Amino acid sequence: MESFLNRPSCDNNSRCPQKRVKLQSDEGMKPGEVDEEDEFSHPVPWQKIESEGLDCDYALLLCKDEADKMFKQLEEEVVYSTGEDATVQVFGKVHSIPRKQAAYGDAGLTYTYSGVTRLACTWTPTLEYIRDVVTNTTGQTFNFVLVNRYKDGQDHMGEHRDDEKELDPFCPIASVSLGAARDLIFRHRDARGKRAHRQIKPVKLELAHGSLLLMNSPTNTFWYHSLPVRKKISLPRINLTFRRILLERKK
DNA sequence: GTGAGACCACCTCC
DNA sequence: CGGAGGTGGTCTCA
Repeated sequence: MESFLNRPSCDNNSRCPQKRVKLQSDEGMKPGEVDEEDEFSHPVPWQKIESEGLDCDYALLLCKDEADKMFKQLEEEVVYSTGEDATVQVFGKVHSIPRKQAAYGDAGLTYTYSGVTRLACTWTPTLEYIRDVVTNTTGQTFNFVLVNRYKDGQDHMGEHRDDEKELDPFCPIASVSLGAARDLIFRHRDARGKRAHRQIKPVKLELAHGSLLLMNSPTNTFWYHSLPVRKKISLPRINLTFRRILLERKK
């Protein structure tokens, strides 16, 4: 198991809020330049996570104080799907999804989850704010965010790829984590199950409060990821996955 | 039209 | 407790 465990929260936290300085992937800023509008973000080094066909970047995007604030605001703003919208059909059986889920994005956007297409709600102020921080940090724009709330370690997400056709294949998916730290497991498609014809180590990553994980192309072509049950965890986690959805659907 | 393979879930077993 | 394997209906795509 290839493991990329977080260091404890950065020791800059006591100085928060502070100015953010240029990061490698920033556009429109010169090295060392301070972004006056993002006074809560702080400069942390990107951690490159690579394997065969896997390409991710990980960083702490928000200091603890701001991550706490974002978590609290999202708890007040986000309205999660209920009833039939909160079920999924797998192997012919209907289940409630083992977490809460909501979709926000530009007007009229739809997304498809396990065969069901739904309309995105319009952005909330906090989701817009975080979206803009991610854009300022990565140079990528997003028109959609999927919100997943895991109430405790019992809530989880099974192994899957984010390979829907409506996603812009070259735009990374930006995953922001708030609340309880949880493990994310990547597994190569050719190394899964009993008939695995290749032996490729899974990649394990702990997603910290306030962190940002960028999943770059072609990660989602070759690697599945899951958020497994962790019975010792009793606190909630909110995950935001920002995406770019193509306006014209392919046929 | 049509067959293979995938499957964001659960359970049981070790 | 955690990870692997089986599931057996429906959909998608070649």
